[in-house]
Amino acid sequence: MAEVSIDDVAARAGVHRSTVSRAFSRPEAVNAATRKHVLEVAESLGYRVNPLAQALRRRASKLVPLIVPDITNPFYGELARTMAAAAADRGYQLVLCVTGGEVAQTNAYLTSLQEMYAPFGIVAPSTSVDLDELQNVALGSKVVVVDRVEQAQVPTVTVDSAEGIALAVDHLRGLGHRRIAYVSGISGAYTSRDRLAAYEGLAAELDMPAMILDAGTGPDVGERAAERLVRMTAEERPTAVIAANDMVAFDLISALGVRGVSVPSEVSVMGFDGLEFGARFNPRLTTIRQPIADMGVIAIDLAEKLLKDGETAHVVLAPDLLIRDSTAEVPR
Amino acid sequence: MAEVSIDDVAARAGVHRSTVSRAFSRPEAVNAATRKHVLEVAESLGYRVNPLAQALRRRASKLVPLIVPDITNPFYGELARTMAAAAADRGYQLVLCVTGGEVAQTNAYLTSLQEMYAPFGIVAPSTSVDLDELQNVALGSKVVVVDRVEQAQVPTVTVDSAEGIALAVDHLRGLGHRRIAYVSGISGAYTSRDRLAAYEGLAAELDMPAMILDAGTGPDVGERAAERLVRMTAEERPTAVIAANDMVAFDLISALGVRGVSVPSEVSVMGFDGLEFGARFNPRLTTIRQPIADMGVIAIDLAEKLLKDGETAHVVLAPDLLIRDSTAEVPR
DNA sequence: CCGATCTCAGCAATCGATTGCAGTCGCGGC
DNA sequence: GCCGCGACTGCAATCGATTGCTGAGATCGG
Repeated sequence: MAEVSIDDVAARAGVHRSTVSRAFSRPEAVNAATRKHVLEVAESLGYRVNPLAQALRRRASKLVPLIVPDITNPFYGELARTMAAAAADRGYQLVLCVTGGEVAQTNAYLTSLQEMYAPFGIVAPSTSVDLDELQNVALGSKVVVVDRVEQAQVPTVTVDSAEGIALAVDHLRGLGHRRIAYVSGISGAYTSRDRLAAYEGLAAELDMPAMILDAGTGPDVGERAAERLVRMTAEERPTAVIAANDMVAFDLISALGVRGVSVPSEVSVMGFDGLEFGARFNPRLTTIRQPIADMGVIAIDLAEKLLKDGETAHVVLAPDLLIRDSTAEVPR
Repeated sequence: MAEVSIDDVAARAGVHRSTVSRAFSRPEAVNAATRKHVLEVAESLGYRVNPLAQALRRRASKLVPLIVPDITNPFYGELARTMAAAAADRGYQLVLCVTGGEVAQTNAYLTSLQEMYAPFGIVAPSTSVDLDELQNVALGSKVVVVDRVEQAQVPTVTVDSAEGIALAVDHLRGLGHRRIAYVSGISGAYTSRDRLAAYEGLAAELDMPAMILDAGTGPDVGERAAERLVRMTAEERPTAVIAANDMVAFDLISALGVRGVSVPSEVSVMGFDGLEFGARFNPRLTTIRQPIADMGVIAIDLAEKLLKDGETAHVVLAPDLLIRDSTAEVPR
């Protein structure tokens, strides 16, 4: 188990260590036969290049921070999983950074990882991350942002909110719903805002009343929205609710349950995210699915493109409709 | 933004770089006045020691792998969060490694991080991790295991299954339940097994029939258990079910819902884990809470103790009962 | 006043790689 | 036969720290 270094390989193969180095990192710069020999010797000794030494010299490591506000939220969990896989595919090692939504934490992580020569970072911003501020931070210019909507000087990958909301409204109207409310809130406030705008736009367009049950933030959006809903008279009460994201939908359904309102028989509820967990909720959640897996690999791609060409692209993905059991025909 | 190195500080402070180094890492070895001066200069230049260079020289970095089978599962999410915080407190940086339950992945991550001179690792084993095999892997001896029950040559931190199950059964019996079934399964198979044993033991002791609805693994335990339950006659059907963990409970409740069985009015269901998400489920889940936050800091403590004294402790924590809405008095 | 002891800071080797520069060797052209 | 050129490879500096060893002063006792 003694660690074998490049010099060991060099000695054993009868070449200089620079040749060993080149055999690994610049194959074309070394004679094919020599290279083969070196590689064999390395293999037989169980040599592997030391990532720290390499990073120190090259001033570029393989560590990539993924910055999320809350890993407990399955949305970020799924994001982390696909991201980790995509990163590993390209030889990177994901470093998880949980900020708890604090921008100071985000900055701290970013600088800390820059000190480890991280080539770039991925950030899934919480409410308060100010992108402009991001620019001033170490590594700030080499960052790709996921699930954030505003155009910025950094690459982004998001899902088309308008399309998603349209899908949701279509689905509900197809079931006969005409009074369709909306609940905003919690994580991903920027996305929430964007989705809210889409909802309002669509409502106007379809000449449908826009009912915002709650647009606050914090952990009890569901509670407040449910409370508000049960207080309404039968005529004004919506027959369906679209939640800004799946977590809010879960929250809402739970809070409605506490108040004796059952979903979907009395109210239909839709989410937005397409979390796998939705299939295990009670009732199984109808939702707009974001292609989270794609977001992972695309984010890494964007980052590499940014490094190579300095190109700052904004990718917008299309969501799709996932019909499960939390929506039903309008009761009458 | 030019990176400032130890030599810059040395030059500016008029001392040798070794003095600067000592000012940071061995305060007692340098004159107080000199040290103060050096630190001030360092501060004014914005100097921070380069973690890579330090790790390379010391052969010990601050990177700590946390190995989990599935970060999508909120249990591991919560674990990761507390672990990240505990690690950060002590100057470590958590590296998230998601294995998908494959032992080869676990080993790959462990060796990969050992190459980065990780001082130790934390593993939350999935079903198939074989601890003995762990021993043969790089870093294998410097690992602490979380949420795993068997005694081993590595430190562990777990929760007392027997006590948890006893709490659950007590609670249910207090509500009048006499036919209390159990569903095993999914993640943390070792824990599941342990909890199952506790259930069986307690059933025997209380002279209560032991009904195992399902003891399989895989993603559809809930489905199978629900199916089995609805097929039972009214006399044999349990009035309450204890699930091996919260995720199974969610799954089960959802599957029961699909089959028209409502919780808790027809059957009470309890979980085991105490996930925060349980408070947002429908109905809000009654469960046995594990002190996950404690597990995080204890795991890090154990790891440090292992490094210093070679001491291999096994910590067993006490769970507690968290009553919410998924359990009710036995219907009659 | 001298030597022993102690404290502190400098020197230089080292961790494990990368890379610009220079040198070697074979070969073809004139 | 000499020179230039191309293809390799070796040399040594470098990335940014740590640390054993050495030596310079200061302190102290006799």
